[in-house]
Amino acid sequence: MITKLDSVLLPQKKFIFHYKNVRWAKGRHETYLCFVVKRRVGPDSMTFDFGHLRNRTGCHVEMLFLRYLGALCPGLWGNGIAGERRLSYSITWFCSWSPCANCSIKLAQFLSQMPNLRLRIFVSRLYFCDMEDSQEREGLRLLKKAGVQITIMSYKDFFYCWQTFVAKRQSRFKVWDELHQNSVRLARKLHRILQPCETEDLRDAFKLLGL
DNA sequence: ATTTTCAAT
Repeated sequence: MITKLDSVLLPQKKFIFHYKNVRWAKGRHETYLCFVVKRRVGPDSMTFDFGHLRNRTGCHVEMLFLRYLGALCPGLWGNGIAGERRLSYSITWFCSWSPCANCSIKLAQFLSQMPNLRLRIFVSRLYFCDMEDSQEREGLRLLKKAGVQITIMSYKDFFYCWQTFVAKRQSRFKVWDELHQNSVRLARKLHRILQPCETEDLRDAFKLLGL
C-alpha cells in the first residue's frame, strides 16, 4: 500500500535537487510540475486533486499538463449534458523552472478561452530570464496579462510542497543554504520583469505576435 | 570572480 502511495509522490532527493533555487542550477535538465486542482462544485463544497508531472522529451511539462487537463477537470469545457453550466476550477502549480516563451504564449492563449479557470504559478527558478530582452521575460508578462498570478517560491511554498508532494515519511523539510536569499533575489528580479506590464492588453499582445 | 537553463551525446 505504501509503495503504491509513494509512486505518486516525489522522492526526497529528486525534489531537493530539482526545486533547489540555487543561482547556477547546473544539471537541471528536467522540469517538475507539482499541481493542486480545486473544483468548485457548489457554494461551499469543493473537490481536490493533486500530483506531479515531469517533462517528456519534446514536450515541456506545461504542455503535458494541458494534455491532462481534460481528465483533471471534467466539465471545464462545458461539454457535459446540454445546458449544464461550466464548472469553475482553480489550479495552483509549483514548477522547478519558470515557463519558456513558447509555453507562456500557449498558456496565455488557452487561458484567454477559459474564463472559468484560474491559474496560479509558483516557480523555484527563472528560466532564461537574464537578458533584458529575452523572449522568456516577454512570455511571463504575457501570462500576467492573461490573469495568471506568477510568484517566486519562498520557504513556505517549498515547505508546502514537501508536505504535499514528497514521499517524506518522517523526515522534516531541511532548508538549504541561501534558500531565503535566493528566493528574495529572484522575487525582486521577477518583480522588475513584470513591472512594465500595465499598458497594453492581452488582445494587443496577441496581435503583436500575429495570433 | 565565476558558474546554468524542459540536453545531447
